[in-house]
Amino acid sequence: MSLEKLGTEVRRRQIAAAALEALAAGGPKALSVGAVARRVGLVPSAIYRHFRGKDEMTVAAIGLFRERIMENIRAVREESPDALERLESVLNRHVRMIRDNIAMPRVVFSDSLAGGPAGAKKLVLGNIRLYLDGLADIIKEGQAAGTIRPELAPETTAVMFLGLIMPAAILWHLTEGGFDVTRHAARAWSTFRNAIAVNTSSQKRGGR
Amino acid sequence: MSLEKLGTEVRRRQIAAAALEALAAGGPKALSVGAVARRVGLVPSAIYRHFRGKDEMTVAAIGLFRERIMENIRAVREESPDALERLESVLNRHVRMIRDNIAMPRVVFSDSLAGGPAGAKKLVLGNIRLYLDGLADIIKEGQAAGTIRPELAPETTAVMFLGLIMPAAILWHLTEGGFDVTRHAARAWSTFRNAIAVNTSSQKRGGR
DNA sequence: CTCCTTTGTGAACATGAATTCACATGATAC
DNA sequence: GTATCATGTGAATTCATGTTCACAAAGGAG
Repeated sequence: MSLEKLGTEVRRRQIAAAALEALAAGGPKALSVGAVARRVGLVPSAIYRHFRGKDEMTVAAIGLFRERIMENIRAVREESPDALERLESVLNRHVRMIRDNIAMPRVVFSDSLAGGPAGAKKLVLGNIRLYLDGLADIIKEGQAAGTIRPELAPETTAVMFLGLIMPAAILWHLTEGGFDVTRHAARAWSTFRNAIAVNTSSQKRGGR
Repeated sequence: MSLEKLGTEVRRRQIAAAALEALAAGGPKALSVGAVARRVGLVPSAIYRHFRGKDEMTVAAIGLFRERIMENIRAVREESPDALERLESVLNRHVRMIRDNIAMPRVVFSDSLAGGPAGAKKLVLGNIRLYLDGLADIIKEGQAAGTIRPELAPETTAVMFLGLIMPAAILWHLTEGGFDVTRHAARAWSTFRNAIAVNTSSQKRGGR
């Protein structure tokens, strides 16, 4: 097959990436040692040169995923100083990720890994927590800057933000692309923005 | 084991229920013929007296789930004529379902079934569609009655409503009950309600 | 060039889960 | 009460997948 031999560091990355793709494309069932190996152009047993077993491979895939998603959030921080614009940008990036990868919904939103390795569940949870923290930070800064309503709980708002995308992502891949994620995101954002932004006109109604 | 023999109709229901529970408790991995059989107090091969195979069993479980969830929505319609109150009630029922079953997130929100039988994916999609339609109907009625903002797209709003619960459900079972779903639902609802309710005070700002 | 380590290969092995089948046993009609 | 059919059982079969192992080949060090 592939005549070349590569260093184990390179291979580990390749394999982790392939595993993530496999997971994205076919769900947990497609995350088999054989399938991943074939993606990289290797034979199943070769995987064991670079990983202790399937579990370690899965963990590596989740780790790679975290890198990508956090990079996503980090980049947004540099785009704009305004919290609302940042959130909108995150949302748009999500939409793009959904249309490219489909990995996001499968990894973060799904329970795919729950039945997998013991640590996977905690890792996924860790990813989500990190991500939510990132969102919550943006929100807090927005509140400090006076653009986001101060009476909102940042954590709750972050989870709600996640809720703007999650169902859309599920629908997208359940309909195999038939659901218009972009349109949904645009409309939902419009409503959500109104809900969390400080009113520009001269009003100050209470939260409830 | 179980000395009694039951009619196949009764058994089918029992098995479907057990399958749903198994799915709820342990995810797709736990949805094995053997595990389900054990739950009912049968031996694996006995399942084949009532179902053609695992796929048909899975489909039955999804069907049973649809019954339950739609019953949930139907009941709310009788509780109150007001759209907002109905939505709040649906939300509360969801919270309760999450804490009892955990079946909901696993079935509706997850891709668990994607790798399963060919038809399962479409069935799950059908369930979600039905559910969203039910929500959208409530929203439309609210708009007609003048309690929900008319400029909102009912479908988008229904999906957003789903987004109030979905991430919370995932977090709930990822943290094994550590995430406070009730509190999140209460807070998120407060914000969401403000976003979709017609302002009672004398204002009429545009949607965007 | 030669040696030695690392990486890749194919076959073999283990395991778990779905499915089938011959047989047993409960329920039911006559 | 007996015959019959539906339901339940346990063993056997098949299949997919994770994993191990002995061997081959690439690539660098000397």
